[in-house]
Amino acid sequence: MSEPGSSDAYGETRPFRVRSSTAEWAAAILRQRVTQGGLLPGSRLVEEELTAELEVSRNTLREAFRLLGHERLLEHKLNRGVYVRVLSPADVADIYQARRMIEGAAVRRPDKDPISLTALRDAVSDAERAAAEGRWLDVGTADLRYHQIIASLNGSRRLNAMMAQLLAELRLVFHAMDPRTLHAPFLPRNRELLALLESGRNPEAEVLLATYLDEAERLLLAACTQARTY
Amino acid sequence: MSEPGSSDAYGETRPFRVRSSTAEWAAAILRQRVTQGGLLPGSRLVEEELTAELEVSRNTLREAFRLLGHERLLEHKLNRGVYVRVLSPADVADIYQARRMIEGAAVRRPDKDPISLTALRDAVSDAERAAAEGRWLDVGTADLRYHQIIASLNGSRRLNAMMAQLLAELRLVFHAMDPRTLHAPFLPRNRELLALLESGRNPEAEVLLATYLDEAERLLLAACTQARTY
DNA sequence: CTTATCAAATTGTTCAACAATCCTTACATT
DNA sequence: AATGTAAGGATTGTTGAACAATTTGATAAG
Repeated sequence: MSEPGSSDAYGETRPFRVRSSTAEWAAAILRQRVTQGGLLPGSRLVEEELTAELEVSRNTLREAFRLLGHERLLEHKLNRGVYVRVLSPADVADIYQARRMIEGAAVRRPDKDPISLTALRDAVSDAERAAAEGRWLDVGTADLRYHQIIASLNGSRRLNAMMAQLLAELRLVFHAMDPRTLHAPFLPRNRELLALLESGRNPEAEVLLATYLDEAERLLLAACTQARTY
Repeated sequence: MSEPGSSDAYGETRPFRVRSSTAEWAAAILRQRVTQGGLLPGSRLVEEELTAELEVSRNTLREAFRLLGHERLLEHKLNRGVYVRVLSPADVADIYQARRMIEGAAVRRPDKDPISLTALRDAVSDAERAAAEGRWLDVGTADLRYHQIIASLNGSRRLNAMMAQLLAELRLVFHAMDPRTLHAPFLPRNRELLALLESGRNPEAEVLLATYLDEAERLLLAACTQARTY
C-alpha cells in the first residue's frame, strides 16, 4: 500500500499513471464483480476485507461504495454496512416500465440513424453467433448492447445513461436465471424488430417491442420471486 | 466542531440527534443554496472554506460533494475542485427531451389517479394565488410541483426520481431569467391542461403539453445562450 | 421463554500529514 | 513582444490512525 501505481510486484492491477481517481478505480473493480456475478445480490461488502484486498484506504473505499450506491448496484444501510442490491419484484416492474417508455419512444421516432441500424445488425449477428456456439453469457451481453442501441435512437445522452443504468441493474437478476432460457426466446425477435425498423414500419415495431418487454418482464419476475423464497 | 448536534451557541442549524448521515446534512444545505440561487452556476466550492463554515471534516464534505455531483448540481473536476454546474444549451435541450418523454407518457395514460388530479388542482391554485400577489418565485415552485405531479401519473418511483432531478437541474437556469417572464405565459396553460386531463381528452392534452414544453425550452435556451456570452 | 445488560465487532466521523496536480508568476529564449 | 520553460504556492487526492456511535450476539436475570 501507499504505492498507487504498482499493486503487488508488477501485478498490473492498477494503471501506472492513474488518470481517474483511486475511488473510481476501486469502484470499477467492484462494479465488474457485481455485474459479472462474482458478487451475488445480498452479499455484504465488509470494509476491512476490501481495504486489504484492493489496497486502498477506508475513506477511498467508502467513496467507491457511494459511487456504486448511486448506480443502485450497492445498497448502503446506515451503521449496518454495504450490500449488493437485491431487486424486489417491484423493482423489476419499475425497471420495465422505464424501459417501455425509453425504448418505446425510440422506436416511435420517424428518423433512424443509419449508423445505429448497422450497429443493431452487428449486435444481432453477434448474439446469433454466440447462441450457435452455446456461449449464452455472450448472448446476454449482445442482447443488452442491442437494447442500449435501441435507446440511443432517442439521441439523448441523458437517456442513454439512464438506459445503461437500467441494464446494469437488470444484470443483478440475470444471475438468478439460466442464461439460455432467459435469452433464447428473444433471439429471433431481435432480428424481426430490426427488420421492421429498417423498413420504417414503426407502429408494428412498437407493438412487437411492447410484447417483447412484457414477456421479458414476466420471465424475470418469476425468477425474482422464486429467488426471494429462501 | 467535534460537537455534532449543536453548531454555534444554539444556532439551531443542525438537528440535535442526527438521524441521517452528516454528509447528507451538509449536502442538504448546499443543495438549498444552489437551488435557491445563493450559489450561482460556475461558482467554485472551496473545501477549506466550507469545512470551516459547516463545521464538518473535509472527508464528510467531500462525500456531500459527491452526493450533489450525482444529482448533477455540482461538477467535480479532478484536481481542480468542485463547481456549481453551468448548463449548456445542449443540456437544456436534453432535459426537455426527457421531459417530453416522461410527461408525455404520463398524459397519454388512460387511467388518472383522482388524488393526483386533486393535487394538480391545488398546485394550479397556489400558482395563480402567488401570481396575483406578485410572488413569482413561489409561482415557479408551484409550477415545478405541478409538473412533478404530472410525471407521477406514470406511477413509477424511478421516473419520479428522474423527474425530480430534471426539475432541480432546471432551477440552475431559472436564476438566469426574470421569474415573471418565465412563468407568466404558462399559468393559464396549466389550468387548461388540467381541464383536459379531468375530462379525459388525452390526445388534446398531449398536444397542448408538447407545445407547452417546446415553448418553455425555447425560452430557456435563449436565456441560457445569452448568459453564456460573458 | 422473555427481557435486560454487557461486550465485541463494525460503521461513522474527524484529524493531521503527505503526495499529486494545477495554476501563477517569473524568467529565459527567440 | 511573443513564446516557452521552470520554480513555487495553493488546492485537491489519499492515507492511516484515532475515537464515537451503532448494531449484533451472547450472557444473565426475571
